[in-house]
Amino acid sequence: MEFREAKNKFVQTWGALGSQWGINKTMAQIHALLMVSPEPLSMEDIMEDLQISRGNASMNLRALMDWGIVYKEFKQGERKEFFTAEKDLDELAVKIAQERSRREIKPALKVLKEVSTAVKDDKSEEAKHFTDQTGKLYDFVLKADNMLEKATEFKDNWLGRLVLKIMK
Amino acid sequence: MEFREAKNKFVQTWGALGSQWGINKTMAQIHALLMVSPEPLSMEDIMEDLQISRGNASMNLRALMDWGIVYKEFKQGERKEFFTAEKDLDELAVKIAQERSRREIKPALKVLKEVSTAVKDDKSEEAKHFTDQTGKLYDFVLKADNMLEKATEFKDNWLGRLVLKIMK
DNA sequence: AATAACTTTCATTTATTTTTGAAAGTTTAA
DNA sequence: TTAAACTTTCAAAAATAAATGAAAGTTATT
Repeated sequence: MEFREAKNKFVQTWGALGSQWGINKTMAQIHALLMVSPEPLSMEDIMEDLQISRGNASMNLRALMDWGIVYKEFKQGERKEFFTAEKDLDELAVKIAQERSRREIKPALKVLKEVSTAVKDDKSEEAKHFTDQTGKLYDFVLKADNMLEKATEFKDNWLGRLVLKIMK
Repeated sequence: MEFREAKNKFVQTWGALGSQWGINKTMAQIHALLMVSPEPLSMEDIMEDLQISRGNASMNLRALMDWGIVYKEFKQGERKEFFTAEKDLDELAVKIAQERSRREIKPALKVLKEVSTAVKDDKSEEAKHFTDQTGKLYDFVLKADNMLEKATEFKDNWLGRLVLKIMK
């Protein structure tokens, strides 16, 4: 396969995967492009490679920087901005986990806690089951969220490395 | 808060969360509704509660059953079908992990393997970096996918329980 | 302080996804 | 076998999300 073709396939696939996970296609594609680019790219470069408008490129680059997985760079003597992706995959995973937790899981937990403790004087079977089930869900999501947090420190400690080795 | 209100808030929140994760809103709402319902619900019940059309209900219930997290039930003497959700949260997590792996991660791995080994005689810096980076990505995703698989067995083995205890 | 080089914003357009509802399909019962 | 009770399908409509591009905004240069 030719390089151009392989790269294109990768970018397309990453974009499609992104949409399945609730990330907009262009955002995922820009990220893919930057991941495999050895040099920082300008907005112009990205627009041309992906055939997208300036506004689209600008907004999605901004979003990627908000996620903390793409950085601005300046080249000396150049006026325009260049962009690079976080290429360390462990670091990338940590950043994504942190952001998803902050943006989505934490707010969900808040609601779960609220609804699981809010229904007080309804003695019906329905209400009892509701309180019970949402309570369990709260505990479960909280535990999962904590594990995610812990997992980000995991690889740095000896026990983690040991477990990974055993599970291999 | 009144039961009706709390339940509604839960269903709405679960639906919104779903869309952020690439799951359609109605599907997530139906699931939420069934999760907190002590009794199986008919399609009619669901349509009425969520104010959705018959077609919509039918298609999303089918999808939920394809994911293996909602089951059909028959009540004796009743002609119509009833539905219940998997209420064991560990079981639910396992099912979701398995399905996402099968539908999304496995195909992505296939492409990653393909593109990371496809570019042969291009000696450019760009091509080298591409092959290197996609190769690393393949390894990383493969490892993550394996860990997900392992995690589903995790709670059943002594080492897993020990680690969870320590990490708590 | 005017101009050039570049980036961001946002109202409008376009594309994608979801929902509807009526027709077709299926199963049970009389 | 016919009809009633129910479910599924799918073309069309509606809702939502994403992309465009030109104007407004910034920052550096002369």
